Amino acid sequence: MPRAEPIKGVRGMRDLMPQERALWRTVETAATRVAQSFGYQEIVTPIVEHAELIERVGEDTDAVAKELYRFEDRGGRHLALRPEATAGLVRAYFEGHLNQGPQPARLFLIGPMFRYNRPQKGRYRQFFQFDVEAIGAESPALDAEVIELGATWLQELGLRDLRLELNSIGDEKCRPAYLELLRAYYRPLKAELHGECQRRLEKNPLLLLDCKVPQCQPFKAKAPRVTDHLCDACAAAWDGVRRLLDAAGIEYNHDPYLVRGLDYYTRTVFEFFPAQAAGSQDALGGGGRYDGLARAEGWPATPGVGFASGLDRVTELVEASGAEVIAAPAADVVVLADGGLDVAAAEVARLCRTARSVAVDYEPKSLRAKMRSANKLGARWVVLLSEAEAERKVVQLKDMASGEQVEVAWMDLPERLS
RNA sequence: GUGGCUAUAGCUCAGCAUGGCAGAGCACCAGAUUGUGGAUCUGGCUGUCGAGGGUUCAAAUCCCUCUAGCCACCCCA
Repeated sequence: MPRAEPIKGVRGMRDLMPQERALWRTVETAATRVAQSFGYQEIVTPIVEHAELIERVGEDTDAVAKELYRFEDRGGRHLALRPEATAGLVRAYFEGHLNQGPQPARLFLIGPMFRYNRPQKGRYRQFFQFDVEAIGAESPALDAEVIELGATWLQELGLRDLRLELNSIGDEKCRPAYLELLRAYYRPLKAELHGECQRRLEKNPLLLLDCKVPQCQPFKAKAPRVTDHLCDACAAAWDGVRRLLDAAGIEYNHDPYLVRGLDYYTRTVFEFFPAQAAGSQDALGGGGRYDGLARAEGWPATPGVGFASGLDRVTELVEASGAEVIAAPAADVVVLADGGLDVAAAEVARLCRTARSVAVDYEPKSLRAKMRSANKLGARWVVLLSEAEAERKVVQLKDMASGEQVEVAWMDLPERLS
């Protein structure tokens, strides 16, 4: 019978191995600490949502059409693996009655998201996001707050050379008129735009500003800017956000070409980049205001603003920045017993465990080999146990750094190790 | 979704052009060291050469298909 192929991991999905987790943990704990310091509370929402929640929200964008993990469950429900956190968070905000508590609800979430992309560097089909949302209030101070929160987190991770790009895309009052201006500007140029942009012109002209194809670039400079055509409320919010960022000492560039392709996004849009990165590919995180999202989901109109960041890229950058993350050894103490002493070894380990992390080497190998693995594990102490010693309820306790070895009674181990 | 490159021992890779015994380093195991780690030395184990098909007396090597990985494009709600 032919040997079966080993079953490999699923394409685009990766394991975060123990040695990587040390780095990830520092990134995640910093996220948690910073979010909590801004008064945000952790929330966990399901990885699976109704496909409709995502689809209605991302209506006929390429992204949803091609990159959503959709499936049917055994009950015939059309479900999807969440591709981002906000839609589910807004849903939870209503279903969990946070809309009846103090506003805004300040929430954060760290967890896996799924997009059916072709995998490549820094892009996985399962990836992780840190997501922060302030739902239920429209003060521009909250826009500045989530920006400051994100910036604080990235800086705490040692990513100091950041560039913050900022823009406003208006709202349902002022944007329609602006889009008409934009169409009017671009219509005579239609033939010179690349194919995708020709289609965008009538359907979603805002995306013309975001196009990176060389042939479309020359026309951007003279295109009308949305920030010159904001209604009074949006203009006031735009001023407010910038005033607050100035006061917080957060530098930003006004990027008039930073836009979003979905209607429910309103006003503030922002993205963080590493300072040296020229491309728009390497955003470390971004976000903005989505006052139309709750409505799109079928809930009462409710404002919200958020920040999201891909941890896969952030950890990569933190690592590249040379930050020393020292992985703790798997165990401080390793118990090495002669063959047949498993029960005694387990009991000794139990005693040591009250003071230190302990692993037992049960392998039927030579003592020399066990010493070597204890050394590789980075153990600080080794506890040696022979049959004669087990009968006397003592062990040899060896300090791996100094090489010193002393006989210790079992009962004294916790004290000796603490 | 499109294109380029790649796949050989547990890991990193050589071998492929021009078909002819399956290799190296690391890791692992053992010994030098009569139960005691790190350094050194000696020895040993490890293979469906990604999968399937084709050409050939003969395929890791040439051809086709598939799968997976990397890189770029695209996308990033």
